[in-house]
Parts: sequence; C-alpha cells; structure tokens
Amino acid sequence: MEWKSTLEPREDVLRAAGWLFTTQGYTSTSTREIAAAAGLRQGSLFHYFKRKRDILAELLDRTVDFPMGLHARLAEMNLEPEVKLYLLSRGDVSNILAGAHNLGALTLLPEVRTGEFASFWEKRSQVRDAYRVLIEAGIASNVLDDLELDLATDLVFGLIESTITWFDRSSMRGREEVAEATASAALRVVLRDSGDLDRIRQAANLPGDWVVRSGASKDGESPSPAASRLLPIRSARQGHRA
Amino acid sequence: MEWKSTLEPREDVLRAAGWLFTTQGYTSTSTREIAAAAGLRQGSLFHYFKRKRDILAELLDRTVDFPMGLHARLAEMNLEPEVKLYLLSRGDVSNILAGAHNLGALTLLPEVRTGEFASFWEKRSQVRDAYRVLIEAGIASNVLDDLELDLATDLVFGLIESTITWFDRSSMRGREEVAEATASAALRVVLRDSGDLDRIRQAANLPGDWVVRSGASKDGESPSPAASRLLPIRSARQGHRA
DNA sequence: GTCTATAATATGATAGAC
DNA sequence: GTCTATCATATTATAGAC
Repeated sequence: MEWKSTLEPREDVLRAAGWLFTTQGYTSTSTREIAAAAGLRQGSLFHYFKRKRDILAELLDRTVDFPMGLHARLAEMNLEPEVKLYLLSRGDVSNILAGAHNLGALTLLPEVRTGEFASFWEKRSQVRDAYRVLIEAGIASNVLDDLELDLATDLVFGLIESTITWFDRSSMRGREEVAEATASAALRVVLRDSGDLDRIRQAANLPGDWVVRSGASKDGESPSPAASRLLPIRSARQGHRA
Repeated sequence: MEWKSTLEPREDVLRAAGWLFTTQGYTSTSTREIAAAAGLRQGSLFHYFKRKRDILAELLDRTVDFPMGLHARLAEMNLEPEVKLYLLSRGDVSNILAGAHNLGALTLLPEVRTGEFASFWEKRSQVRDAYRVLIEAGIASNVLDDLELDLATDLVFGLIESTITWFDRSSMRGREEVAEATASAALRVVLRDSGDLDRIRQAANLPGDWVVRSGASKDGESPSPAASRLLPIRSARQGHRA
C-alpha cells in the first residue's frame, strides 16, 4: 500500500506532519523530513505555513472539530443525559481511533502543553465541558451517582482519551468494538446502578447510528506506516532540478 | 521555596532532567539546560552519563520500581483478587501523583515510544500483567464481569494511568482522595455488582495503610516550578572560572 | 509555487588543562 | 570531577532566481 497525493500540497504537508509529529514528536521532526514526506523541498514549506508551529496548530484544531460537532448535534436531540453521555463517549472514541495516524497523540506532546496553543486548549475545554454538563444532569436526575462533579468528569474524560495511549492500530480489535466497550466503561464509572447500561445502550441505538457515522473520518486512507516513513507521498515537483 | 542540592551531582542531574523532560520534552531540552539546572557545565554531564539518552533511560526505569514492588508485596498476601486489584490501583495512582514532577509523563514522550528503551517497556508490560492476572482471577471467581480479558485490562490500566494526563498538582484536590476515587472507578469498570465496592474498600483498609506508605516517594521536596526553571539548584562549582 | 543557497544559531559529544 | 574550548553537524527561516 502506498501514499497517494491529494494534489493539494497543503494537505499533503499536513498529512505528512501529522504522521511524523505523532510518531517522532514535534521537535524531533525537522521541516526537511516533513517536506520530503510531502514531496517538497524544505524551503517550500514556508509558502504554505509561515512557521513550523503553524502546522502543528492547524492539526491540533482539527482534532476538536469532530467532538464539537457531535456535541452540537446531540444538544438538539431529546434524549436522557445518560444516553447522550453514552453517545458522546462512543462517538468520541470512535473518531479518535478512526484516522490512519493517531492524531489524538498530538494533545500529549510536551510542546503543546506549555500554554502556547491557547486557542486549541480553549476549544478543548469546551469539549470537556460537554461531558461535564451531561454528568451534572445525570446526577440531578439521580441516574448517576452523586460523585464530586469535576473529579467524575476527569475520570470519564480521562478514560475516553486513554484510548489514545493504548489502542493498537495494528491489532485485531475492531474500532467500533473498542468504542462501545470504552463508552460502556465510562458509564459504569458514574452510573448508580450498572444494570441501567442495557437500557442506555438500547436507547442509544434507536436514533440510528447516524451519530457515529455522520462526521467520523473516512477510513481506508490508511498508509502503510513502514513504507510511508521513507517514501515521499509523490516524487518531487518539476522545479529546476530535483 | 527553593531547590536544595542532594550534594550528589548525579542525583541533581536526574532531578533536573526529570523536571525539564516532563515539562518541555526530551528533544526540546538541551544538555546545557540540564547542566545549568543541576549546577554544572554542559560538558560535565558526560562524566555521569555517557549519552543524553542514558539520563532518560534511568528515569524511565525508576518509574516502574514502585508498582513492581507493590505487586510483589501483594502477591504474598492472602486477599481476594478484587481487593488486591483495588490496592494495586490505589497505590499505583498514589505513587504516580506523589513526586514533585510528573515523572509518569516520561512514558508518553514520543521519543520513548519508538522501540528503543526496550528494557523499560519489558518491565512495564510486567506491571500491566499484574493487573491482567488479578482481573482474570476476579472473573474466574465471578466477582468481576465476564469481559474480554485484554480489553478489560487496557481499560483499567488506561484509567489508572490517565491520571498522568489530567491530575493538576497545583489544584486543591488531595492526592489520596484522587487515588481512592480512581481505584474505585477502575473497579466499577469491571465489577459485576458495583455494590461490592464498599466491602472491597473495607477489606482493603484492614491490612493497614502500609501498602500505600511503604514505598511511595516522599513528598515535600516539591520545587517551585516557576523558580526552578531559571535558577540552578545550587551555584556553579569551584572549577577554574564560573 | 517551487527551487537553490545561505544566514544565524543551536545541538550532542569529545579533548585536554587543572 | 569539573571546567573551557571546540568540532562536526543539524536546525528554522529568509532571499532571490525562474
């Protein structure tokens, strides 16, 4: 299997950088490597991104687009908070596991956790807040246990995102299977009676699986990691001499 | 509050590097920075460590010492598997949160996840296996739900270690409070009847709190992060000229 | 829009004086 | 055991030709 260029150099750069940043780290990845993997020369990167960190910033912003959209769609639906919590969790995990390269891992880069990238962290805290509000409502209606709200939110959100660190894309386990199991586990953490889980799962499947489908990254554009590390997406462009 | 030298330069180097690696990342931290924070000159580092990565390797190895020891001590005790699982989880989290700098975050560095540092990953997989065996036994005795074993292990272990990413050392929340809540949450993920939790908690407190205490890093050597970033632990050594 | 060439700087590691 | 000095190399970003 081989990379295919989007014919959009800018997208090729983002895809190459996404792969390299998540596997090697930000500082360890040189602009030369990114350019080579995108079929460009080092200097040409700066036609599309003024600085290296702008590439990272754009990739980071994209990681929150899906959960934000999912949250917005759920907000318009008439469902119990615990059912929404299940659907948000399952969709969020499914999306995290979806792409070819583990983009969620960008969040864990030390360079990202330094107070820079404030606009990203702002959006991200809105995602956390979506969880928090649902948990709060579930506690109010007595379906969820009366735990300290912020601690419960950290535990649930932490469990969801832990999939970033342990899911193995080369394993046999299916993405939807893991998403389902993780969402169920998240609910068990906060549920007063874990026997409610069956009811919640059923209620979640009634609206159809549109929630999971509608915004998730398309599969199938997975590169062969081993190959893509060395080969450029496409051969170098015309220019004077390659 | 101010750093105090151990008078053991080698330990000072490790402490400084631990702080810098976890906050800035490995590649982003220069040997000059480490040396300065440890009260040495750049070249002098290489008297204690042949290469930069040896500093990281030693720090990594130390992060598994505590859970390995705890596991060994629990193995000798006569307790139900679910009680051991609770004690292992609580002690593990308590230790993760204990040190002044979030050493667990070293595990998440992209440079560490590249197949190098094999001896560390070997030991780490033994820790995961300790969880796995306890979960397996709990399923066999019908106290834990009959989930797929490896998936359940990933969820539990992932939840435990998620504290690395979300616990805020500057917050008001106490370390033992979070350890207790996280261990309880981990059990709820796998417990057949979450009503068992009270019994487990009580059984866990009978052997005394020796498990949590005996090996945990001593608190109180916390540096002021803001200050320590710029100030050396101690002023430069005698040498010819500083 | 892509290339080549280069500036300005930072890096890990070594050699050798004391 | 610590320092100074230095080597060889790699880095991001810019300038200017085509």
